[in-house]
Amino acid sequence: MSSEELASRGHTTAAQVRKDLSHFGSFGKRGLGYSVEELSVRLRAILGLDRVWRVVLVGAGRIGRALYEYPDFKMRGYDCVAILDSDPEKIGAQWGTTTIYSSERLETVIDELDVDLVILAVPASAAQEVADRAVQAGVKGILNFAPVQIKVPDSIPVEDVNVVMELEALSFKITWGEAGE
Amino acid sequence: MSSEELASRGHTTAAQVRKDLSHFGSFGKRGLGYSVEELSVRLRAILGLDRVWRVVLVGAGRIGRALYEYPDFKMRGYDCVAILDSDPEKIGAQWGTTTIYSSERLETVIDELDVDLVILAVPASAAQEVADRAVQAGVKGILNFAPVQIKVPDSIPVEDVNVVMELEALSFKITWGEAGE
DNA sequence: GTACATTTGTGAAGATTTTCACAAGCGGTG
DNA sequence: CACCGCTTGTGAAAATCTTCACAAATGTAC
Repeated sequence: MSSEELASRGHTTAAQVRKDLSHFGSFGKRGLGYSVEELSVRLRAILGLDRVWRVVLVGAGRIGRALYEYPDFKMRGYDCVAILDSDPEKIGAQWGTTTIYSSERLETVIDELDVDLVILAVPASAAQEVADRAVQAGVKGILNFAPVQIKVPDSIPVEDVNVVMELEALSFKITWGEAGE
Repeated sequence: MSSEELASRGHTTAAQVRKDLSHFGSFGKRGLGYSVEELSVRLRAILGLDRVWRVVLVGAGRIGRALYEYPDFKMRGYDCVAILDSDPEKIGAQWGTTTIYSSERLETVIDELDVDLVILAVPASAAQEVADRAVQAGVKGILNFAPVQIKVPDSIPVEDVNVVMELEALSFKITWGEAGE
């Protein structure tokens, strides 16, 4: 597949595709393009997806549930090794084969189950505290669904998912006419 | 509040804050900084949030439900005027005060209820078709939860929410050490 | 084996974004 | 009212990102 075709599928340009890929090595063959199979393997390695990532889900509300049920989640190599919640009503409940434990166990779970990532699906008011404890316990990254900017050491990457912000970005683009993606 | 403080809260620099804001006008007072109250009003206007946006939710699965229940959604001025699904089992069911209708009604709903935005919470396989129909029916923007790149005319803005991609971004940053947010 | 139609990888050019740095403006103080 | 400490708004400089354009490489045709 040529950089031209990759570009058209990915909303970008051929030159951009080539520059980006060349940054990680020289995967293409001149005159032919890129082997999709090889690209897939190489990109997986680059993205760090050639392994299983151990995840703990904090917050067993609707967002947590939707995520837990999301089939791609497991399929893409993310293994939810524990679910925690602070609500005594929810503790002890089962989702599939996974039991919900008390959030108090956060440190124990991260340490004993060798957790890599924490998914924060808790209310905004609880997010910072959980994040602090998770970082302290040695977690390597955080996916934050809480609508607050959490503060962590620079060495810990955080990704934010904030649907309202996405809607606001849409509203902005519609209001001021400049479309595009 | 000074640009310095705004910057530290927003993970950016003071100069950046000033440049960005100055792009839309001159909101600050020299020697004093920015009035939080005024900034809030002005930014709302800039983002197009000083109105209600009428939204139709397509896909009454777990993601749709989580979104529908998300309190900030209504509070920030997004009004879900209809819920659609293609599953006959779900059609007719009620979520709160809203009834789920057949996806076949998409065009009618968009037209008659004067819908601005479509939220695509359908499986990947259905996303493109729903998007096409929504655009045809005159929708102004799309929030896409389906894990595919949908194609729409350049004039229609699309925002994608893809949790697996966020996790992959985390994996990448952890694997290659360069943290930051 | 040579000519040919492709397509990569990449320096150089061009465009955009970010940072710097400072004149101009603001309110307070004596 | 003149001075002072602070902070904005903004051109100019620096840094970064994107596009251009082309030599080098690859397979195919004859």
